[in-house]
Amino acid sequence: MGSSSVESGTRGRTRRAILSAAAEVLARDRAATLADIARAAEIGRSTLHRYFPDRDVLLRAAVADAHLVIRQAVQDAAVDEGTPSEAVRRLATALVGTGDRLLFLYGDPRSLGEFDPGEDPDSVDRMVTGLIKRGQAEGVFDPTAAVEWLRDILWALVYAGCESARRGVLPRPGVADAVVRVLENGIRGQS
Amino acid sequence: MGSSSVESGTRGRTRRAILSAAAEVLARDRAATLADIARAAEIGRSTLHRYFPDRDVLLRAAVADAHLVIRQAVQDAAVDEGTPSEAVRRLATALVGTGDRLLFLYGDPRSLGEFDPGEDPDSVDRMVTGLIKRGQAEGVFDPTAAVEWLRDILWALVYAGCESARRGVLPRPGVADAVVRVLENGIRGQS
DNA sequence: CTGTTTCGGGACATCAATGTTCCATTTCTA
DNA sequence: TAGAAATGGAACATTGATGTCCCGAAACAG
Repeated sequence: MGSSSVESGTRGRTRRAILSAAAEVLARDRAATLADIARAAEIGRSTLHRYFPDRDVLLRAAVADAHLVIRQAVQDAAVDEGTPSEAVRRLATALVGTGDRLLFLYGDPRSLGEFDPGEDPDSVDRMVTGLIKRGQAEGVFDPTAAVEWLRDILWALVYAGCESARRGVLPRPGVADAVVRVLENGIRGQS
Repeated sequence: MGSSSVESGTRGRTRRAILSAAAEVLARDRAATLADIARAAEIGRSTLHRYFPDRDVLLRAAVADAHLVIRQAVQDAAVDEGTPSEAVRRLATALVGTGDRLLFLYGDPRSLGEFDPGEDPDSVDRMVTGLIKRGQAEGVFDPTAAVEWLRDILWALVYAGCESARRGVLPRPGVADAVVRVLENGIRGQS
């Protein structure tokens, strides 16, 4: 029958539903139960075990999935093109669009440093830091700050934007704008 | 003997050690075990149960303690005095100084909305948002942005600063400066 | 329509974290 | 130093999450 990458259609849909539900639930409570996740995915707990034998496998898959979605978003942002400012705007928009996946991945200790060996050595980070370095080289971003620090700021603000949107503090559209404005001008008035 | 608030000296010290260890451990792993916390506090697990009957009690106490420490820090920052910029600088410095407590409290779902009834209706938030409003009124902070959003940014950046310091991305002293610089100018170069 | 696949949910065993109790030992304190 | 307070650690019961198995029902594919 199908090679390993050919899902029966039903299986693929169910699998995606589980991974999506996992990100959604775990983003809000890292200690959530497998039963919680199954409920959110609207499937039976036994079905969940059918797809992911144990919790650890599910978590790794969820991390990998979130990572994949985010990497795709970053790639689509075409971070090498245009001015750094434009690129950052596209990047922020794309990242905000990944929603729960980002909240989940960013808030997971597993996401830092514990990638499956043999996997991509974090092309996401390369693309993001690449953009930042380019911006620094062009004098658009503070060249005296450490690249890692600026990267952390970017993630922190995107994260805050997603959270604030989730809580209704910010209107869904406009989150990216708000984040970019802070990145570019801080919180100051238009002095 | 002592009224309820008079700890025997030893008891007070042990209690503080537990709460401090709890914040430290839970800041890094919310699913940490009571045994982990006891180990970090360098006490026996049974001693921990002697001070905090069950996990829930400990968690509430840890949240209350962290909240107290942070409130004290905010108060010490005398946020009503001087220019908003000066006040924000003092505030950021004070918050960064609370370290693990802030990382723990900020990263805990319990910290949002689930305060013990009859407790202070969050004077911390009142002081912080008060400062932000003052800054907006004086045109120093963007008056078109929602107060809650600016507040969230402040916390997110302070949080990021603590995290980056913990990972060695930023030098311990200078974290507050870095945070304030971003708040005031964003990440741009000195144009 | 029929055989196959997938599903839901119950029953059950397992396991790790938790909470309790007890006692010998160490540490305070008067 | 002697009595009191606090501690650590072992032993044990409990509990909730987890993982496994199984079977009747529903969805799907040909």
